[in-house]
Order: sequence, then structure tokens, then C-alpha cells
Amino acid sequence: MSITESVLQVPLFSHLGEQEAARLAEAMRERTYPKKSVILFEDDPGDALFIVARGQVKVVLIGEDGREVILSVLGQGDFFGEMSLLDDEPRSAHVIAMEDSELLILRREDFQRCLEETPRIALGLLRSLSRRLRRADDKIGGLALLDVTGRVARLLIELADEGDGVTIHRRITHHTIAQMIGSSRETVSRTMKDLAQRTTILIEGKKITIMNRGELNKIAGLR
Amino acid sequence: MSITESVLQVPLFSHLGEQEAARLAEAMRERTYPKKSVILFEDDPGDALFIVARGQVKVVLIGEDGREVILSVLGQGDFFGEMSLLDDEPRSAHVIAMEDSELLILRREDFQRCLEETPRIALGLLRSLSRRLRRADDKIGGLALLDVTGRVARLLIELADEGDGVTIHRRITHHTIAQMIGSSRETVSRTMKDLAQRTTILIEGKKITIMNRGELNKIAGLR
DNA sequence: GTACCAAGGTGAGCGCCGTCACCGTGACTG
DNA sequence: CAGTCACGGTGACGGCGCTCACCTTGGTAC
Repeated sequence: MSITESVLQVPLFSHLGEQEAARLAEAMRERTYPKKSVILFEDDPGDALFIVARGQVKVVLIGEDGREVILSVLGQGDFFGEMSLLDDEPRSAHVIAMEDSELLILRREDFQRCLEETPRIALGLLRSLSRRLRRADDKIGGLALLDVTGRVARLLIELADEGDGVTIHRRITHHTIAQMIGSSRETVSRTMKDLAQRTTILIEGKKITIMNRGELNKIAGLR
Repeated sequence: MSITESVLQVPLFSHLGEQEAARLAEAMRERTYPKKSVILFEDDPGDALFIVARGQVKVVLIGEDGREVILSVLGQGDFFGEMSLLDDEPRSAHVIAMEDSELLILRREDFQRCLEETPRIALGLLRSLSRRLRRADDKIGGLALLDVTGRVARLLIELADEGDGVTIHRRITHHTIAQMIGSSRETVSRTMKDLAQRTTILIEGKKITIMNRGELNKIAGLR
């Protein structure tokens, strides 16, 4: 795929005209990161915006003791690194490739220019940040108000809603789930088994199906 | 204070010219909310931006069982309600007046117009949202990685940094602290006593002083 | 095939901290 | 002044979930 095509796949840029996108694409560089490589360190000065063209990356915080919390998982068309560009503070988290990934990189000057020249992009960005903030607040609420079962339920709902709302397609390990909800692999394993026994969900190998969405919503503390 | 003056006190608008501010002020309405009154309900359609001109409000999530989590406390010059305006989703939290407060209200149309006419405001908004997102991510990290002592330490540092970095001026109850860090009043009480006994902090009546910032940073998992 | 490793299931133990209960204190009010 | 209420200190108890330890399974490399 050409860079221009990739650019147009990003929701943030999808409403740009053909030549605007081409101009943007020209300012971008492409780079490949192998699985498990670190793309950004916390506390880096932060002078570029990254767009995921192919693959999957995770945004993580790492505690003193090395424990990892996953703030979010980004796939094709998602972007990151914009925060340091906007508020001039250093990076606030690490970003690590979960698979071999291809990223587009837009440097500070070019990003600024593009913001100024195309105000619509600023509006799109505002919308994205707003949505992220919403999800972050949800996560805080989940961590503070729900037990592990509730947090697992919430995550399952979220994952299912990426698709048809019933089946979870994304291949995901218990360990990763644990890191996404602030729990441990063992507890996640036990919790999922419990949900399956109560026929709230159905586990068939790697495939998870939500059998009783009402019940799951209730467990997740959603009305 | 006139509305125009209030507008200019908001960091988001402080770089506006005199007449721009006056024009904005004209579109705003002022309203007073008594202590404990609810300004916004979760799930409201959300069609206005609110600016705190005087007083203090809290943004909270409320769980099934009625437990409250405080996402943030906003004071003079802060604003809220912008998220629903930006992404067209319903309100994501309640906002409640902690004291008798005076708010400026800017309705959707006027806000949109002001965004379009003054692109610099969009940039300021981006910066604010970015900072909020950062703080939200920090909070998630704290909840997932730290024990209650660590979370208390983090909050104390944050509160102290609002002032001189050493003394905490804001009058705040243990109950409120508990709601800010996802804990209980009793545990906060015990934790603070413990920190005081270890001479990490000094408690004199309502005044809290940080005696050993290094130690506190360490407890809070900060480098 | 065998070796190896990631993933996941499961039992045992225990510690953090939430909850309940009760009390003391200080501030405000009628 | 007594009464009320918000705030906070403290003891006792118990449960959720983290940790440790070990095993099974399945996929992949050679």
C-alpha cells in the first residue's frame, strides 16, 4: 500500500482531498518495527506523531517492580504520540509493538504545519482525544468501582463490540487481559471459567461468545 | 466581576483580544448553583460548555451501589462539558457543586461558532484535553500498580504541587481523598497516620506538610 | 519425531484493605 | 446551653484476589 493510501485509511485524515493527503504523505516517513520492539520510551522528549499502518502496538505503563499495565491497544488507522506534540510535556507511557508493525512518522514541524493549514484536522483530533478521555474515565471508574469479575465483563463487552457485539474475534491471552484490567493471569483464568459455568459466556478453544449480554452488562455495572 | 473579565481569566481564552472576549461573553449566560446541587447528570444529551467562574465542582462517577469516584475537582477558570460537544456522545459523568458556585454557560452553537472563528481556541482545547488525558492515564496507572499508601502519596504530591510543592492548602476531608483514590475513609485515615509516624509528612490540624519528598516520591512509585 | 516454550488450569496460603461498629471532638444552630 | 452533624480515630473481622508452585496442553522449531 502506498503511503497516501495509508494516510487516507486513518479516520483522522480520511476526509482530506486527494492532493492534501498526498502532500501529507510526502512529509511522512515509514518505518518497520519488529514484534516486541520498543517504539517509544516513557520520558522521551517526544517530537513526532505515529500512525499505525499495519500491525498492532500497545501503550503501557511499567511499575517500579516491572509490572505492566496496558492503557490501550492500537491497530491499523490508530495514531499515538500526539500528546507530547500538543502540550510539550514528555512522553507519558511506553509504546511497544505487539506484532511486526509498520508505522508512519510525522515530525513535529510537519504536524504543526498540517494543523495550521487544515483546521478540520484539529477538529478531528479534538474528537479523538475526547473519545479517549471518555474511555480513560470509564477505565478509572471500572478500577475503582468494580471487582475483577466486573472488569473482565466490561472488557469482554468492549472486545465484542469491536465486532458484532456477540463474538470476540481478537486473539488475546489471559495474561494480556490481566494487564488490561489490573489483575493477574490466574484470577482472570478463574473468573472466565466461572463466567462460562454460569453460561454467561461460551468458551470454545480460542473463541469466546457472549451468551447472556444482559447478565454480563449487569456484572459490569452497566444499566 | 463582569462576564468578560471572567472569560479572560480562563486560560483557554486568556490570549483572546479584548473585543473577542467581549463577543464571547455576550453569548454566555451566567448561573449560580448552590452547594451539593447537580449541574450535569450522566447520560444527559449534553449541549453546553460550562466554565467555573467562582466556587468548586467535582466530576464524579457513581456506581450501582451508590459509591462515588471523583474523577476531578475543578475550580475557578476550569471548564467542563466540552466532551459531549466534541464527540456527540452523551455525558459520561455527573458534575456536582462542592460549594456555592457560579458558572458561565456557552451553548453548543455558540461554542461551535467560536471554534470555527478562532482556531487558536481549538489549539488551546487540544492542549487541555491532552493534559487531562495524561492525568487520567496516571490515575489508571496508580490504581492498577500502587497500593493505597502509594495512591495517597501520589495525591498528596499532586495537591502540594498546586502550591509551593510542600504545603497542602486546600481543605480536604479523608472521605474526599478516599473517593479520589478509590479507597475508604478508614483506610485513608490509617494510612495518613502511618505516613506521619514515619515522618514523611507532618499533620498539624488541617495543615499537611510534606517533610520528606524523596521518600514520598518513592512510595508513590515516581522516579 | 523430540525439545522447547507460551498459554492456561488449579490448589494453597495469606495479606491488604473494605466493612462494621463505636467513640471522641469540634463547629454550628436554635 | 443542649442538640446535631460532619469529621476523624481505632479495633475486629473476613473476604477478594495476589502470589507461589506445579502440572497439562498445544504449537513451533529443528
